[in-house]
Amino acid sequence: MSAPKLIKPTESELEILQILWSRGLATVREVHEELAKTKEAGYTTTLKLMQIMNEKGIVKRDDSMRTHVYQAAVNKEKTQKHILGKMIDSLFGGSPTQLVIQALGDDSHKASREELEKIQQLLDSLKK
Amino acid sequence: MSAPKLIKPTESELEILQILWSRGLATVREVHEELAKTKEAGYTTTLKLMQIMNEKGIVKRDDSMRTHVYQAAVNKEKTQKHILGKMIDSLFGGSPTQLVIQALGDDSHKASREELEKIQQLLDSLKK
DNA sequence: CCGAATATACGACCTTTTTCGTAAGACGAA
DNA sequence: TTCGTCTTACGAAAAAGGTCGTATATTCGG
Repeated sequence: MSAPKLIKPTESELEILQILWSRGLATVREVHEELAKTKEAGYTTTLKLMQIMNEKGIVKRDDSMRTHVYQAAVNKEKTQKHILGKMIDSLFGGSPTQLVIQALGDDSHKASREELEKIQQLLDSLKK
Repeated sequence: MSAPKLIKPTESELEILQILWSRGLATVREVHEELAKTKEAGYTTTLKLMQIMNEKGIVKRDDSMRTHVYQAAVNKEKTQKHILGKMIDSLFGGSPTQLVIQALGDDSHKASREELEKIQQLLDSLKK
């Protein structure tokens, strides 16, 4: 129960995980406030979601105090890679290049010049 | 009903779409056989799925004959981009760069030198 | 001590997705 | 023609995800 071997967070769970990954520790209230910036949802909805994630082992919580404190229980990079790997296989015929090309060509998520530079550096190091 | 501007195929629908994208035209039976190689599902399940996809406008079908012939009604690249966009938002905090870095760094899906060149070219054109 | 604010627990419900049983029509071989 | 097979249509229900109302407990200011 504590070591989720194969985890597949849902969309909503992913949103919460992102917040936990960036904050480290957070209460339901904090997560909910953050969530509320871009989404419309009731407090108990967020609470319920996080309770379920706790049962699934996706997050851990310290409930020694009245206000429970949560943190992610799954590794960010691992989770990203896992989901990405599935997508590469299922949507891009196993070719990460195709995925990268589509991602960079996405007009609604334009990469900044600095980001392009970062990718360039990674590319350079891969070329060697 | 006929022009799906923004559609988000479900997991199952994606599996079917991939088959249709690679075959061009296919009957329910053909799709189902292909599906059965990796998945366990009844024939009518596949049928129903494809009927629903037809209603949604995700696929088109020629029902002038007893055995209907289906084909994808959504563009492959557009669909890939759309799903990727969602993923960038939900998993990479809106940064395609992070996604690209994870994708390129995936050891189980190594990019060839040739592919790296292709990415380099795209990168060059984006830099201008 | 009292009441407002805030926390968790829990169950109900709604929607979407997925699955399948069954019916009815068409086809083809014997 | 008659029977088994294949096809689509349809409806129902299971499964999954997300939403929220409400009950109950705790905390804290006054």
